[in-house]
Amino acid sequence: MYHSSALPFTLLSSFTADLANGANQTALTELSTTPNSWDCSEYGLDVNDIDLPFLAYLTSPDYSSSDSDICNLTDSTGVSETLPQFTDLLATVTTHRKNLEQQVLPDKTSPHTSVCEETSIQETKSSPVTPKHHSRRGTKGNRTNQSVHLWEFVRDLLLSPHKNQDAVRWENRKEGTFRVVKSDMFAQLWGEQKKNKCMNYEKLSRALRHYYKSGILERVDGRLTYKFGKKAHGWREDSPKQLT
DNA sequence: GTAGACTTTCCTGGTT
DNA sequence: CAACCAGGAAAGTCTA
Repeated sequence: MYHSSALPFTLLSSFTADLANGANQTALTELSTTPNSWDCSEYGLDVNDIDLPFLAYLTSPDYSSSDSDICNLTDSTGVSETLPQFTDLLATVTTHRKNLEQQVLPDKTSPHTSVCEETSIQETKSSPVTPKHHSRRGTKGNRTNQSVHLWEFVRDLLLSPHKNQDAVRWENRKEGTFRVVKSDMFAQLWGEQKKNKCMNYEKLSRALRHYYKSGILERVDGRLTYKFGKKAHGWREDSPKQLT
């Protein structure tokens, strides 16, 4: 019922801490039997809190751990500009869930096969009509698990050490500089996020470099070192919701 | 249907 | 020599 990877970071950090201390466990258990009826103030959350629908959903019988993609909605940039009402967001979640069922369920019925796996590679190699790069492109699949942007993924890794596995760490938190400590691990974590077994640091770093142009990241001296740019948000210590 | 954003993948050349 | 950096190019998916 309580699937840690499905939770938005802001809730994840606070609730996992509480759960680790044994706090709120009873309350969460009770919540699971009375979906969406709990008192948000008990957790210090506002009724318009962006995370509420997700927690309500996650604590409802409708939720299954395989729906972890649902958390991606909270990671969209600019989502906090105007917070919709709880019911509206809940409707959004419901709609998103239906979309997930339509888009993801077919994949659930058959084993996941990566285009990087040998069989696919061999097939594409042997096919004369295969378009250029077909064997290595088009791996994004459905977007349900893609809504998390790379920079947001990196940010959340930095902000949640328990998921980090020491792959990246802050170099200077105030300046927003961070360093990739274990490039292989870093790429592996991103690959797991994207369900892409072919991810490596070369590709990951290329994706990061794309952010220079958009201002999400800034160039800094030093190998394996990056810096959040003006367009990146939610990484500062003084951003209470990790969103601005 | 289309454009733009985002990401992946490959490549070449340079640097550490 | 390996690992990393920089950036062009192309292509796929998703969203508006």
